Amino acid sequence: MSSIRDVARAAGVSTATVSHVINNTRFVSEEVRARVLAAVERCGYYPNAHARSLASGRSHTLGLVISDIANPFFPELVKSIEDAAFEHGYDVVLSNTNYDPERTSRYVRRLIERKVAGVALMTSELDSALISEMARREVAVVFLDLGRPGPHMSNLCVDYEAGIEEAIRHLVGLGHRRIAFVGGPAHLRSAAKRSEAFRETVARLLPREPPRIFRGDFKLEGGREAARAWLAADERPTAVVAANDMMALGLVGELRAAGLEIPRDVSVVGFDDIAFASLVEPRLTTVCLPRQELGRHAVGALLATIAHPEQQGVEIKIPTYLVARGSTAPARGA
Amino acid sequence: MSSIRDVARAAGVSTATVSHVINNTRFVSEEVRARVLAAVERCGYYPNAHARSLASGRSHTLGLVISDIANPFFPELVKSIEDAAFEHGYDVVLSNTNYDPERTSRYVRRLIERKVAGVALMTSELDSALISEMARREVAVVFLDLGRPGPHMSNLCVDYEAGIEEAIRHLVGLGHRRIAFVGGPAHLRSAAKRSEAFRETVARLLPREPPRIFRGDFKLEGGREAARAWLAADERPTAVVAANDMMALGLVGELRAAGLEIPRDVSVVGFDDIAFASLVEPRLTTVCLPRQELGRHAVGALLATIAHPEQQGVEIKIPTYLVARGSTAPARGA
DNA sequence: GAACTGATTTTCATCGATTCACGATTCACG
DNA sequence: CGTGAATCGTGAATCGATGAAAATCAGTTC
Repeated sequence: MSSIRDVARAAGVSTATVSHVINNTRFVSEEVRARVLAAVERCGYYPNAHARSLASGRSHTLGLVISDIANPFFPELVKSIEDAAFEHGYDVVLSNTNYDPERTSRYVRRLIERKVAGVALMTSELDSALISEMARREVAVVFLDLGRPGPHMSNLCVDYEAGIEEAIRHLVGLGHRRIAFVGGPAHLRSAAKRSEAFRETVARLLPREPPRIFRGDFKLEGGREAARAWLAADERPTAVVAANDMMALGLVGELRAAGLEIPRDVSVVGFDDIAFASLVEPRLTTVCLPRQELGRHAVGALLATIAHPEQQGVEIKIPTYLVARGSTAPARGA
Repeated sequence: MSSIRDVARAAGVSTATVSHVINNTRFVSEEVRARVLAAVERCGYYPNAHARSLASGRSHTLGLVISDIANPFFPELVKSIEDAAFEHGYDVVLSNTNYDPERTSRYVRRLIERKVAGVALMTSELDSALISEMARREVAVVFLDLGRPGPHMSNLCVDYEAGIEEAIRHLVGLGHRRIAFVGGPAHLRSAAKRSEAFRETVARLLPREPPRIFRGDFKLEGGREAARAWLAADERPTAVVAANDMMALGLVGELRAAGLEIPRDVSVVGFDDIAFASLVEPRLTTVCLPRQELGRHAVGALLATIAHPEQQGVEIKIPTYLVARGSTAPARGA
């Protein structure tokens, strides 16, 4: 395949000039520029990205590390990140960790070897050794719900509290008092934050009510289990908030299978607002965690620290808000 | 950051020896090897992937081009490709075309510049110029449902006929005779193939029945529209096969909204078997297009032509099969 | 002790760009 | 018409690895 040298020879100029024409990195006279471009065309020349990155030290690649692309939360996030990256001329290397810390660190290592300009770490399978390794290499990093920002490192901080408070106020407004929560796996930071937000808000808004919490797994089955626990309870809650939509859907399915009607018998609120939340019957009332915004800010933060490495990383608050649909209704007898 | 030269100096050997130790590409005495590894550790050395690819001409990267990661068909495909690639030490650059041919060709160009070892083109926004460009560059390519295999190019050919025939036989077995089809956008190759398979199979199995075909868009709305068309029909079909699950779900939703019961009043069969097909009520009977298999074979074909570029690409048939669930039942009065 | 062997290791050209320091032209202006 | 500055190009070092060919060395053999 033809290299920059071939093009230079064909155009009768030096490789430096060809480089400048291609990258617009210095003024080149109209005449020479035209000759070079013609030669590029004639040779079918494609610059070699590896040679380019090696020489310039820059790579125009971002790493995107997520836990599981098959989890309906992620595709839209990936899409928005990919979109923003494409717009700015960056390619995205996708790393799917399958929730495996070992695999995560192998991936991060590879991304470093690749000299990616930045990494979006949208997962929590991270140990601190890995993080300090990235710090040492001065890779731009953006985390999701993890630690404080630092040099080269920004953090997206989802405002779980706001959405959950909105959800609870919504239910209280509908006359609900006995409100339960289906939490996620304890080792996931985002699950812990959601649970904490629920606990705190109920304590504040309904001080006489005890916290009613079911332990879940962020999957359909966790919701089903919670439904069975609900059915077995002495004093059944009249409303349930699930820490994510998958569990909310599992819950709804199992309750209906038991002959109950949603929202007549129980009101259900989910979290995330995955695509299918609005497609099932009844359409799920849920707290939206805006993925496009997440993605846009993630790329924005990366590009900012790539452009100004000396500046401190930032903390970006991502709002969440309630989307009221058909799975919530006034409490019976209220 | 430390380079191979620093490591060599630290270990008191040449760079070649370091390289050989790291890549296991030639015998190195135990003593020297240990010294090198210690130096690698001490320097915190990470090989530079660009320098490596430039020197060796190999890149250990695959490009994955898909239409829309937010379309529920793709995440599982991406996941299986990513899995297989990871296992073989390859990274995946994700290219989401948003069904835009212009964007597709820019992406493919970038992948070529990156000197990716292979590209999986799981989309149909491709013009022949692009394909011949890839052929000229001798990139390994695997297509989905596109053209014949050739040098460096393999093709995954989904056996739509088998699954659709199975679906129709299933319905006929349940006593259905008036069976309709909701097709996809005419410009998509895979949509055309599904429609053709339906038409052909009905003509063969139910020669007296006219083909009943609704035009759809592969999205929920297309299914809803088909439902309205169904409601308006003189002689309503007793069963509907949709070209994909999204339309099947839209159809079911709209029919139920109109007061009909599925499968009592109409049997519905989808296609693809996306995750939500088995999560909705009634659980959707559908033709499964096995994504894991697709992904595994895609990577397999790429690695094979990377390893043996002189061999002709292959054509791989991907089976499809019916998964009978709750959305189909005996025809009324049958 | 010279010549030969086999086992290891080193030297150095190379991959294909970028970019710096410098050289050649051109131009404005007093 | 000479001069300094601005403009436009070039040559060559450089990035960090790989890998073919040459070099080194210890141990045999004659």
